[in-house]
Amino acid sequence: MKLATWNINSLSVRLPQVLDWLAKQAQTAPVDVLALQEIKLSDDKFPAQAFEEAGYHAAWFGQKTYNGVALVSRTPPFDVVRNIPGFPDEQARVIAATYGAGDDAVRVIGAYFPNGQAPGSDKFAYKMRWLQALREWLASELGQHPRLALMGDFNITFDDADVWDPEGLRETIHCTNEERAHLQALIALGLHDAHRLFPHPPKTFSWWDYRMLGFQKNRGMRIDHILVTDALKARATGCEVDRAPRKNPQPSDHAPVVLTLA
DNA sequence: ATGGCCATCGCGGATGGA
Repeated sequence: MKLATWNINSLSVRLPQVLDWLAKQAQTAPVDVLALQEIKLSDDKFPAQAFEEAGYHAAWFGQKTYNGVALVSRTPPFDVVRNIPGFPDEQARVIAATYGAGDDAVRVIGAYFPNGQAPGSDKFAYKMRWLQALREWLASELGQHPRLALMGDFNITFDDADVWDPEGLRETIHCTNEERAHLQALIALGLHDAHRLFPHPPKTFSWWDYRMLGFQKNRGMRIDHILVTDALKARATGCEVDRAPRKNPQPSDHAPVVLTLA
């Protein structure tokens, strides 16, 4: 089984890249659930038919111009939840669904965490409120779903190993202790960073700034994560960032992350 | 040293991203 997450920074621009990537993945093993972020589409513009023709189901939660998330899957989604229950939000950032049934059921939460702009800003305060609400809801989801994966663009680094210039970016957005404490609080609910279950070269990142030849110089951060429960950790066989799509013409600034499970 | 890109809306240039 394969789970993947990719911030594609506009699905209208990069739908062909997503379909190509899914087809390429399928040459080894097909992706079972792909979480997309920043689709930047209203619900009526979602290309459901294109995914259907490629053999995938989809559940989506769109928004015009900004944000927007989707789950693309080989089997149909059940019990779909949009955004965080009990946390009214104008911004479309979360979609959850269950795949399979009974002892095989896997709960997937796809999320586009707020950017936060800068510590001290209104957007940072919103990010903190959002993280608190996510944690409270996640606790109840974990009570119901032993096999659960939370994946998406977290807009938070775990620690300095996830940052190309940890000293220069100390306490800047994505790298503050306050954000990292929230991320650890999610982990403390009983989740594991799938990436860190396996060895990786130093400076393995998932996002690179479009400017300053960021990708070519590997000036990036690891802010796209897949978090799994004990039951899924036990089945995990690999977790990789696929840098290939970042080399496409007109790439997203993020690369997909893929978790493979037995 | 600074900011250097990209998408959106909409048709210039502001806003947001990270």
